[in-house]
Amino acid sequence: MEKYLSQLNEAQYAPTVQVDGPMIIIAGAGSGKTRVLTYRIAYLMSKGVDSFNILALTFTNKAAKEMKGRIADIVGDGEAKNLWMGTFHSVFAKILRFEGHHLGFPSNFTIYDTQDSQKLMGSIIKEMGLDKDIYKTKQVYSRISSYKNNLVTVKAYLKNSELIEADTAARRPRMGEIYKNYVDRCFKAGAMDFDDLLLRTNELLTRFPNVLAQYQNKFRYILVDEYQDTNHSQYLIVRALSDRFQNICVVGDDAQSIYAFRGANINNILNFQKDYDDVKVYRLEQNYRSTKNIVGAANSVIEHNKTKLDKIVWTANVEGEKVKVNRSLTDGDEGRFVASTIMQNKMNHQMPNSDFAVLYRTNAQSRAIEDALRKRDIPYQIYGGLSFYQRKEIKDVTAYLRLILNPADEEALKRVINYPARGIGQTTIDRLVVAANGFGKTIFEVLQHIDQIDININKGTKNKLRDFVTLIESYQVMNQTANAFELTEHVTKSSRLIREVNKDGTPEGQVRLENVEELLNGIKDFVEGQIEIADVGDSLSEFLEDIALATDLDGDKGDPNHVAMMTIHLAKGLEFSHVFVVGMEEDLFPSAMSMNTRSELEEERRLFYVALTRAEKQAYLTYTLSRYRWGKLIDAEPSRFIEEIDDQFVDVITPVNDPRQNPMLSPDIFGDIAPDRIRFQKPIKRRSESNKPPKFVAPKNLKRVAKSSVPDKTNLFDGTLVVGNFVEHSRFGKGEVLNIEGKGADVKAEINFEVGGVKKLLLRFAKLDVLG
DNA sequence: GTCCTGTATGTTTTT
DNA sequence: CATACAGGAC
Repeated sequence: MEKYLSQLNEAQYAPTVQVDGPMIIIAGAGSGKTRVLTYRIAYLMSKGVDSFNILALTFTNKAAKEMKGRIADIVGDGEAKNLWMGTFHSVFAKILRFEGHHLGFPSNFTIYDTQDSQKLMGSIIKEMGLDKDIYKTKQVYSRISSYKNNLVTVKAYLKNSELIEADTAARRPRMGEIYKNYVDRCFKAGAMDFDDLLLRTNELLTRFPNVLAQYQNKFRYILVDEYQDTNHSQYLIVRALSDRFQNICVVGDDAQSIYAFRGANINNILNFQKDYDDVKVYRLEQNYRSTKNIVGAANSVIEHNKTKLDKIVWTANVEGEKVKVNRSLTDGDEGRFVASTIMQNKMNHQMPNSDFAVLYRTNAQSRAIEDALRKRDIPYQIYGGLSFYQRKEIKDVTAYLRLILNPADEEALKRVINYPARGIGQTTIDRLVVAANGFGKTIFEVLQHIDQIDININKGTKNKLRDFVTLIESYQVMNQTANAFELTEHVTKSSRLIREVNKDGTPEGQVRLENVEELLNGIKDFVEGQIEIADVGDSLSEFLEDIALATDLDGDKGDPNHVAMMTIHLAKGLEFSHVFVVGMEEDLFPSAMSMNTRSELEEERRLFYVALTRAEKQAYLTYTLSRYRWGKLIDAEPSRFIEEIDDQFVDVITPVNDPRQNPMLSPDIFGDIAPDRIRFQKPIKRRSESNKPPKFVAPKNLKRVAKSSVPDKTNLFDGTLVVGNFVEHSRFGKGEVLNIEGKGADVKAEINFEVGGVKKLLLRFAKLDVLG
């Protein structure tokens, strides 16, 4: 332990070794907070704290897994695996599986993803005969989501005249009814949405003091990472659990709070000191990640925000290059600038692809960048966006599995009752829903008793419905004995789903078929992994939970040498040598939807701060004069955030062959802009000379740092498997890696095995030994 | 009940 | 520009 502690600087050391009591660590970007958290947990254990008594809540499951791995390196595998670590959602989903029966939920409750929730919301709006242009599904969903995140239950809503008035004013007087119906339907379906996982946990802890006491007693030491992004619901859970022992350590950076749109409340971190007695406050202000220019630029930007904690981030790193600002004519040119700049850096400085990241405000921006990188043969990976498990064919398969496990699951049932087509149409489904609501039964129960019920459905259709019930029931029987893989394989074949997916024989159909096969491989590996862990519960339900709560950065193991592309939100916590922030334009960043209030704008600015501070050595900001949006070319003007950076940290560069000056040299005609032909230009004109931020000055009392102190690196793209590797798989034996593709949780390898030939495996689950 | 085609409608950000 | 959904033809 000593050897690890000696790696810390003074500011990091103090919170690491404080065992008891409430504490908050205000950790600036790149200040080594992950290291502090990791070592602190190891330190607690070295001081005799039982690993079973520690709860650590992280922002992604990936972060939890990594931290656990590092702790295991220090204290050993056996101890580390007893730690409770994960996201709020995954940790409390687990607890609700044990305790949900108190609230009337089965242990195998379904987790509805956003899509499921919105579909249910849509059908409720339709059933109620409401105008779908006023009650827009998405808006209704996000409204109800925010009620839940603020612990406004249906009951509380109906008593809250302020909310009711607001909704009425928005021409939606029946929100309360929708809310109630939605909650009832979820309950009846044995389903919880993402927000329920937190809301129901609160309900559990409030209504059942003995359960609360049990978990207070269990989690004597609680650590919360990214505390600035907790919402009210999460805040209350943490408060409740830590109330008895008050051993609560929260870590965060108010300047990096970027999730207000999903309910995060920055006041949680700003007011932490008021919530507990004798709170120790620690500050990590030395940045180990970035150059002076980047830190200075980021600081000068965040100065424009009014709401913030007192903190001065500084660095002892080199001056480095200034932040470079580039203007392009169109988004296509912007992409080409990114691609050629990457190319240039690779050639001049022998940099690997993985040193670069392209960050953007919206997922839609990825297309133009992608095209440019592909043209230059630069390997890239897009993170986020539509994930594997959200694809239609995959959701269809998992809907069957959900229904087998939980026949009450309404959304799963509606998804598969007529897929593959069995002659059960919308009219029939509507009648079934009406009947189910009328009888207070689930749709599946209505189906099971279709003969005894007076329902306006003709004989032929009833037969089809009976066949469907028989089919599902036969699967349920099989589930008693078969494992999840055998079951799923049987389901996809016998339901004719696998045939349906590729019936048109198109390349797209082929891809869908391959996706289903990959899912099967994934389940197989998951099942085998479970067997090794021994006597864990039901493999099927565990698999489904894993899928439901997977995040796009989880389980990344792909070929690491690629340029990373993702939204800024997804990039939080990551770092890259060179970072491009593209689309630095008004209405895009800051987003047009977020400029109505000061606090929205400040969140956008924090987002920009996050983007800048991802860079270690070089940040590029790019904007265009016009950009395709909704298929139309629209004019754009540079983002106000560019001007907000203090001049001394910025270089404005623009290609010599700017098409506006020489249309004949348009990159559209001659390909890429020659990367070496750039020159410095006058800075872009300032919109206002007033309101300049104060200059960034590093504090004089720089503390001496132990020389062993090195930046705390978290490289998520540090995969082990590359093309050409030889591997061994528990089932298929030895094989050679032919290709690695996909992103985030979906990274898969194409491997040519001795047994069974070429297979695609999801690396998230595949159990592979690398032979070399 | 199913399938196809046209049009309307929308883009922040995600567990 | 994509996708989603409604409405019409079979």
